[in-house]
Amino acid sequence: MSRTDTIQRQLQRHLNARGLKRTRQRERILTALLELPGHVTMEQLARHVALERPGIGQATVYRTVKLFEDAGILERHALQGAQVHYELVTPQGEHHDHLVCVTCGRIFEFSDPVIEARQEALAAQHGLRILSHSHVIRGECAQPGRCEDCACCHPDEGSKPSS
Amino acid sequence: MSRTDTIQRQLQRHLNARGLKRTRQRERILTALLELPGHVTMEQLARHVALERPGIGQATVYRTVKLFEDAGILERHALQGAQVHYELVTPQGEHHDHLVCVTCGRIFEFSDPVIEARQEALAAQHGLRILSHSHVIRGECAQPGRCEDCACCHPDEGSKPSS
DNA sequence: CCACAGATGAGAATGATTCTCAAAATCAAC
DNA sequence: GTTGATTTTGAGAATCATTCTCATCTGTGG
Repeated sequence: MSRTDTIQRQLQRHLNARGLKRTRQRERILTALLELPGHVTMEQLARHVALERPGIGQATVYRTVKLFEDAGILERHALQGAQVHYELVTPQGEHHDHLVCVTCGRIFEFSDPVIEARQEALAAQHGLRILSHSHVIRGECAQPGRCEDCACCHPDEGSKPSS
Repeated sequence: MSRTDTIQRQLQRHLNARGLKRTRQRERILTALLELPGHVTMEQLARHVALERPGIGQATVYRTVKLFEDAGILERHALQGAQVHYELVTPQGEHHDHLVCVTCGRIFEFSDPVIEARQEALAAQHGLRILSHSHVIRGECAQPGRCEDCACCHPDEGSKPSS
């Protein structure tokens, strides 16, 4: 079963369970999320949505994003200062955290069983059951110039792609 | 040397280094932070500041908080959704992360060398040098009713203190 | 005491998000 | 396919935290 199918099915389950409706706007916003790569901001999402259906209002995008979060198909990450990023969950439901380069904005994902285990232990020590967590590591290139492709190491190559 | 002295000295160093001034407002805001316990929100801080000096404007509190962050004596944490918390750094400069009970709002601090070490390794794998990180674990009481003091386990005790 | 850079307060401006409400769309039942 | 109850939508207003503007005031070094 494809990623799209899995997500569609999970959304439908959520809608059915609450008597909510499957609308053109929600379809379009989900399609936009599937079309866009990994992490998107509200602004990027709204812009992409508008390519096909310019009529969809701001409020609807916000409402729908929240609906998708409730349905468990979208995750919200506070990676940078005020910037909130959204990301469709993987069909397997695996969790991952983020490593962000503050200079060029690249985002890496990581998933570390050692850290996950320590988190569980720490929560248990305080009598809590974990509901969610966010773990963001911010850094900068350790050896500027060494990277193959990032903007902070190669500031001049933006205008002249591989000439 | 006391915590207060250490922080005062570090602030003074920052002010001197940039030709900035030691004003009554800044003194008052620092005092308020020293008087308040661990984690405060902007709102709590502004309210406490106003107890002594009602004339201090909102903008000044924001500007001063930012100044203190620059000076390295105050840390900002995005613990809950939109709520930002501030906390004076410890004189020893040790880092810690947070465990939050989403039901009653209690905040626990933790510091785990195993997690710290894994973070370093992960950043290195991606060619980054860590500048900062935020790690927040959100949970709820695993055994409601067992806690001694928290609001979510003892919802009825708020109005009648130990009668 | 002076002068000048820096700081302040009040309120306006901003930016992201949420709310309001009348009109439109969905969907199950007929 | 029509109906009707219910949910959703779009537009703009409202909200909230934060930042900006600018005239005025203050701290500091001379």
